[in-house]
Amino acid sequence: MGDKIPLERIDDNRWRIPRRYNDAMNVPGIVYADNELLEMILNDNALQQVANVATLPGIVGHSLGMPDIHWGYGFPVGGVAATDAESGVVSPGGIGFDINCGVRLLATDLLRDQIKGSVDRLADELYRNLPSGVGGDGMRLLNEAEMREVMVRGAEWAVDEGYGTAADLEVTEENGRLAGARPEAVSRQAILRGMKQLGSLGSGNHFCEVQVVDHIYDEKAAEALGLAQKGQVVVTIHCGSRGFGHQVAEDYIKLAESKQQQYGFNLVDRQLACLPLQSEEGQAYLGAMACGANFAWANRQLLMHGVRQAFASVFGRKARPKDMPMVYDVCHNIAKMEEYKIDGEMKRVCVHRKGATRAFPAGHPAVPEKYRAVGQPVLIPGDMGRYSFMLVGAPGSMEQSFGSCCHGAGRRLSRTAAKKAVGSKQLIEMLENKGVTIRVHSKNLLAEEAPQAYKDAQQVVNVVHNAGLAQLVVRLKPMIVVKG
DNA sequence: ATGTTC
Repeated sequence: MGDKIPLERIDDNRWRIPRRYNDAMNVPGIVYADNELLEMILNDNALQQVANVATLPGIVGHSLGMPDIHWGYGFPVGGVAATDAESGVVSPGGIGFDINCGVRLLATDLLRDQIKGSVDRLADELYRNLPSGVGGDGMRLLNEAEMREVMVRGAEWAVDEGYGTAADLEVTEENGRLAGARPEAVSRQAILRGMKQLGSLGSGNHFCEVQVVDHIYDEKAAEALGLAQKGQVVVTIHCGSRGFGHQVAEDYIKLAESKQQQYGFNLVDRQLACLPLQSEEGQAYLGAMACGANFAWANRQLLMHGVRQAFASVFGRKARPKDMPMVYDVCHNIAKMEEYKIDGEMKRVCVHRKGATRAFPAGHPAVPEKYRAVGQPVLIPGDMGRYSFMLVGAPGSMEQSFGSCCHGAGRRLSRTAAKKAVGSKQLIEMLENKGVTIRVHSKNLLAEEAPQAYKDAQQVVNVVHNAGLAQLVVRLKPMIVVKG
């Protein structure tokens, strides 16, 4: 610990942490970064966590760090690790506290100029329709039977209840319903928290943004995604499983910690606490995690419904989903059982994506048919002052990164450092000057999410693009930000 | 991220 980590340069976008760094490493580490991003990464010690993850029992391939990597609980945020399905483990900290934190993007048939005169009304209406704030209740209070349905059926339940349409499910990762959910593996406490919070944004870096297509990198892919018009208005929702997923994570992190000795795991960091995939506890975690994932998909489905209603009300028309078609919903905090070729042999593995987005290439059967020729949409939110991106998965992700790429800009300053760097009043002024209208639940927390607190998302996506993990399609600029 | 110190 604390030793200088030896880094070997592979090429302009890749660095290797060799196994010789630490006897306990079962595989080397690989980090994706250009020179400038690497400097920032070295500042917060996240590479130590990449090396730590490489010591997990049954890890295969490489312990991976994406260009938006930063310090997290046990695993770095922006980390990917695959463990052998037979001999490996699942580490709840390797998924993170916000199970199925993810991003959803809706297109609209409106252009920037058509909404210019209605920005304040639209911002107010979105803010009114999307409950937010720490500990905030959601749009829909659930009874226990409904909560069970949400845990098992996710967004599919929401559609049956009238929030959106079946077409939305076709463009949601896992169709908004991850198999293997086990409500009986979820604590009472988690269920009670979840029953109050469905259809809420929460706080932190979660948001709903109205954005404009600002630059098109790939006409053909943009056309396939329905984002081919410069100036087109779109809406991004970034949110997860709220207090429900948080409680599931906390419960299983505690359980895993209590079992480390029994399983003979002597890990370099107790936050890596893990459970054998073939154990009852490991399977219970995956079943509970699926409940968390499904809750998050239902949550984003309700939030999207609120967005469609807000637009309909402001623009005086019916809330027809076909006027605001959903483009895609992708998760960036989850573990998935998938198969990859490792050392020339197909292997079933548990892919931990923590602050990492699935990025399946064209032709992959899990990519919705309408996008199959271009690849799975990859949504990368940036910061609220600059821009966000839409990419599609590229073949390199299957060869290098277990079908994964980055998830966002990545934090550059800690929350406390960010608050020191900028005041919220000053920040709101700065955003308004840039043409970004903001509605925020807690002004106090806003500075933590200031653009200065984040790396430049453009730099981050350039690295995954150049490394062949995903391909740039469009860039989006924020117009309205609604936050917790 | 988070009923932000169960």
